[in-house]
Amino acid sequence: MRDHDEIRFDLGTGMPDRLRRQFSRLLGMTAAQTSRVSGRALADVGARRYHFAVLAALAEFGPASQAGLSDRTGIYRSDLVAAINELAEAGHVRREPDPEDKRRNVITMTESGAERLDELDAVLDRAGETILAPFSEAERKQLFSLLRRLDDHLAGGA
Amino acid sequence: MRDHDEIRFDLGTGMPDRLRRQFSRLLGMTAAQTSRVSGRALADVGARRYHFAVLAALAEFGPASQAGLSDRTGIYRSDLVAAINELAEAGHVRREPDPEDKRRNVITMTESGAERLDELDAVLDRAGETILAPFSEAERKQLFSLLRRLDDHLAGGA
DNA sequence: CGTATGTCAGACACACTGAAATAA
DNA sequence: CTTATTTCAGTGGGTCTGACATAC
Repeated sequence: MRDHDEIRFDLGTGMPDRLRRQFSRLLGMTAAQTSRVSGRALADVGARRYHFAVLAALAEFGPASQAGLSDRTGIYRSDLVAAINELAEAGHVRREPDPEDKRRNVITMTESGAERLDELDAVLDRAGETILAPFSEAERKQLFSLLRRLDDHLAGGA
Repeated sequence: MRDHDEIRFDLGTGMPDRLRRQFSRLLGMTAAQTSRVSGRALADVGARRYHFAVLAALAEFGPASQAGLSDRTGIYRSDLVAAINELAEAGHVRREPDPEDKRRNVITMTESGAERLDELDAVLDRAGETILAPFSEAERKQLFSLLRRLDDHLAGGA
């Protein structure tokens, strides 16, 4: 087997039992692989996850401060700075000082940003289909529901 | 809300729909939180995931080369170097040149390493119980089974 | 005054790549 | 000559912390 082989993820039967039983490891590995698939799909069009999250929030809730975007996307305020820099440089959002509160910026999505969001949405949908290919509708719902519950449990301060 | 609040993960009702529907995001967030819980539990005893994986592989399969450990744990060979450095410095493993193949090192778990593995196993079990607290046995099995299938699907080169 | 905002400048674990030296 | 092993030196996105100036 070559180094950096395509199928290096298939540990197959050689994986230690203690590792196979570890829930956090299983979840972590599937998440890493899932994130690799969708992350590369985004990278192929020059985007990152943060871009999609910010654009989605702006599309749904309209212009917002960076703190507001942080609350809605879960992205740290410090990390939003770079994400918005990138989106603004590409013309997908505008960053303007808020006249009503001079600490704030108002972030507004542009036409180009709306188109970009549609593009990224399509890219992620296609990636999601690839990822979930082996599952039926019922199974997808089940998986979603279980993960959502887990997420709520942990987000609620577990 | 203070900066770096404890419950900053609870986006609640303010999260954009497009984000909530994204499977890879849901999986990514739950994995991040799960990994945070178990990662901090490990950090509290001065360990990392890689340590546990290496020790588990050594316990189950006996002494091995670093390449062998890489195959069994999925850890890159380049990353194993540091992990084994750390384990060796703590006395949990020994790294010795293989007399039969002078390219290789033979990594052997020590007594202290076996104890360390038990410790980390207990730590991770406790963390796992916290994480999966809201789920019944049947639900845990279901979640495991779905994730395992997803993992197999993606590991198989999706 | 204390608190909120945006920004910078890092840290961290983990995943990943490329190349070198050595030995098979 | 080609392949395998170890190691080093990086990159990368994502998560996270701390501090700062500014403004409320």
